[in-house]
Amino acid sequence: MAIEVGAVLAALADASRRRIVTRLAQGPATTGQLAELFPISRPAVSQHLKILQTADVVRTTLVGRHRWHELNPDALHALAHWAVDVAAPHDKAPA
Amino acid sequence: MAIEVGAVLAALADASRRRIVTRLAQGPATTGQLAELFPISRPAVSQHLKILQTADVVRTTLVGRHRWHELNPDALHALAHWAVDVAAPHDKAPA
DNA sequence: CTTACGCGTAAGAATTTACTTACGCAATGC
DNA sequence: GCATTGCGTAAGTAAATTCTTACGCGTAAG
Repeated sequence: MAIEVGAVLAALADASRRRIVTRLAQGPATTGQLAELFPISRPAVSQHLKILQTADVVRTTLVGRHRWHELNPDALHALAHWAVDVAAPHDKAPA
Repeated sequence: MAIEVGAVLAALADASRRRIVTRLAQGPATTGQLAELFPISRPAVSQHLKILQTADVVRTTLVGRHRWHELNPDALHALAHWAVDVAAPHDKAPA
């Protein structure tokens, strides 16, 4: 399944999700670890992670009763590529 | 004033605004011209343009009673740069 | 087996968003 | 001058977003 740039943009439009993403850029973390870092509840983090997963920005693996979340750099590269394409008049790149 | 990546992301998170931006990637247009292209009213386009202007994604110049809108590629480059920075663990780039 | 932990989901409230129609104002044209 | 064009703003609304607390389920530990 190709990455949907629209979904990636929507996922990253929220400041809380951006904080999660920038944290995950430094390495995987569990839901609880993320929740401790920010001033929002754990369910809120869980809901944000669902959106990030749907956009394929974050990927999650279950290990025992923990869920390890890690960044998918491809989503960010796809976003960067899209932005560069739109900025240049080399006509390609729809949304 | 530096470009706020958060504002750029929020501006581009909406599909209608992305259509406006991709249209402007091919050259300037007036508010009315944009409104004719999409299935939304002219005031809606005007409101979207205001958000794009605030994010510095679009710049507008008044010529007589027309307003010519044009893309600011710097905003898209800033977005691309941010995305690449987050994707890579070269630790920099907050949001 | 029973308790504690980690986490997602459900339900609901408070905002925010993306539209609409109605209106008003400045620039052009006659 | 007066009418028309191009456009922004105001006000209202329906739907989506972002939280919260309460709850339930599976895993691990005692």
